[in-house]
Amino acid sequence: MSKPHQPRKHARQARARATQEAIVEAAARILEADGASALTTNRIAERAGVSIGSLYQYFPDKRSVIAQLLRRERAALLDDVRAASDGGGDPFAAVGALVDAALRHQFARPAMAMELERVETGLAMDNEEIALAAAIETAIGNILRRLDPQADAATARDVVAICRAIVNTAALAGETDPTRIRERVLRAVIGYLRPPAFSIP
Amino acid sequence: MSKPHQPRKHARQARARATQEAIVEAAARILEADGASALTTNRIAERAGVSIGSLYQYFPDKRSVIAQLLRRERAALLDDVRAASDGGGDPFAAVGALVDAALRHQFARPAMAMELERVETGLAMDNEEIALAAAIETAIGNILRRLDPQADAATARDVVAICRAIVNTAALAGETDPTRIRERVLRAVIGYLRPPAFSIP
DNA sequence: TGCGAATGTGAGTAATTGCTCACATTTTTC
DNA sequence: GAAAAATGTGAGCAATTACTCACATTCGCA
Repeated sequence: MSKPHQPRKHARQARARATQEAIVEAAARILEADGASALTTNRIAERAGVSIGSLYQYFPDKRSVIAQLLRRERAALLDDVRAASDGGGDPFAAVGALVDAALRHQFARPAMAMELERVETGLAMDNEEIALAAAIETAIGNILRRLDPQADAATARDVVAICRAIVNTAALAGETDPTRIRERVLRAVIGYLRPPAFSIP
Repeated sequence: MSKPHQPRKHARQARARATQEAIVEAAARILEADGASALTTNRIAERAGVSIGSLYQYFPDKRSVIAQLLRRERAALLDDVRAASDGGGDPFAAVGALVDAALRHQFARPAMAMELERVETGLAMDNEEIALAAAIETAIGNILRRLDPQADAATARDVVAICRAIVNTAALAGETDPTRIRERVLRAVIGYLRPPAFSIP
């Protein structure tokens, strides 16, 4: 009873790492251009310029390809959010930087971000994904508490949801001006937090 | 060249109408309980207690089943929103009623609403669906303009998006208290609109 | 009661999908 | 440079899917 096919857990050569990344990016591009329903394993391999067999050397199944793409995107967001958190002392500026990070993340490739969200729902989160989500929530919470000391986990979740919702809706409606969207997102978030130091002119 | 199979466009007997409704409700229940990936035509028919052949007598294809469910839900929302619009003269109360309508609509069967949204993205809207969406947008715009005379289509879209986002996020996180969610949604919407008459105590 | 129309049935089909495996090619190692 | 390890290949399989069709059952109505 020999195992004829032991998928590579770790890529040891640079070539293999390039293949792995090409596969993940191919998935991203398919989501972006053709949507979640077009995301088949054979299509991913074709778009990545590799054979279907190669795909299954580095990913045990389809969902792990999506999971890796999700990790890639979330890790980038976490970096961005932490950078915003390290900014100056002004709480309003910090929230502004947070919204900028969210907007960059969601609006850089809006169709991809939206389709990825759609696909994500059907996926159970693995431990790494849970840790990443928790870290993002914590980092955002730290920023929000500068404006509203009572901000909790639900507050952080709501803020993320508001950012996503407005950006996605705008992208769907064909809006292309980030400045205008930024203004609306910021208005919603600040309004939602309703900080004591904030008053209407 | 005879057509061996002419799908019924209109149900002429009550029995047929019941079958049609059972099919749509079966789709709703599958979405609610098992998610979009479980929504197969055979499963819909089974859950509805009819044969797969009967399903295809009243619906030309799978997407039209989903489209009908979508119409059912949207029409109910439109009624609710219009009722909110007909309410008293207080603009704040009107927006509150609007949020209530949205919350009822989204929170009555949260999982179903979410999965239906997921499925919707992959569907092109037909003319009836477009008209329904436009009517909802108009009705919401009418309410919002009482608070903010400059509210336009983008404003209405954003408000709907904010409502959905917060409710969905809350439902995903396992929240069950509508009052608490309502308070947050209202805060976000009012804050987003930032009406002149509104000031922080 | 009987007849045509309306409604209901479900095994079967063609297409698609995730995935495997026996094998070829390239790189590393000695 | 040769063996071994790592990487790459793609035809094809098993499972699933949306959908069809030849036929059975029930209803409306004389």
